[in-house]
Amino acid sequence: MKTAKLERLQAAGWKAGNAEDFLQLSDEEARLVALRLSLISAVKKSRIKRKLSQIDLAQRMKSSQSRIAKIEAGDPSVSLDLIVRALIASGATARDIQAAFTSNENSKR
Amino acid sequence: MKTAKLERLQAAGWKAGNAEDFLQLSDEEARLVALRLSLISAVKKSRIKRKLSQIDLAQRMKSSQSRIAKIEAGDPSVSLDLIVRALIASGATARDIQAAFTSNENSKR
DNA sequence: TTTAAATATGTCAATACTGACATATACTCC
DNA sequence: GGAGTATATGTCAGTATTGACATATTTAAA
Repeated sequence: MKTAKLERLQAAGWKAGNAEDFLQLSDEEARLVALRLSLISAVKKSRIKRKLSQIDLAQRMKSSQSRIAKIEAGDPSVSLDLIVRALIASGATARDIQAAFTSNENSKR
Repeated sequence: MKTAKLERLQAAGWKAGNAEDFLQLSDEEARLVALRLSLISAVKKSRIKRKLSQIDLAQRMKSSQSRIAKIEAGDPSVSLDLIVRALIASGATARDIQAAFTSNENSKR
């Protein structure tokens, strides 16, 4: 996938703006990446807020601790599906999810 | 959730079986399915609004007409990632995406 | 009805994602 | 320091999702 490269760069500390310019991401790609970042952030926030360990969350959604770590690290091997499932399983409310979908850079335009 | 919606889901192969099976979905699963439905509906709405054929949209996102048809039919082989990419590629604004959430049963809770 | 465009359905080889596991590193406490 | 707990990283075989293709069905306009 094309966003894989960007996500690796971001994991290495790149900021979205820099990477976007450098890789000349299309607006669509940039929006998708921004959305992913927003959801990832929401997952971690929701998990911590409910005092769940990564193991706790993994058990809730029948995944594994390492997967949860990869979700939160923005690992490119993680799908949007898994991120959203984690968000739901973490106890995030519909309002939380909606906020994650609509906040941040993704809401430009 | 309404019966018509259930039937559409079943027709699309979501759960081999009857409505009871579907209704036994965990709350998390149900929320994920509801979210998918909202986004799918938004994709079609956005595509039509912008007068794009499925082929047009497919070309925009470098997918295929059959994939777009499967997205809009709620085919279980379609990932959330692809749905969201279609939504973005169709020209949906962040406001449109938000609308997909604010309306619909998904926003309960 | 006939024709053409749009949409739907089925299949499949290639690729992407998965949980599980091992293991490493980080963070609290004492 | 050490012991215990949480998080991070790497790997991989099994499974899910992909675009492409063929083809069927629906829709719309003459």
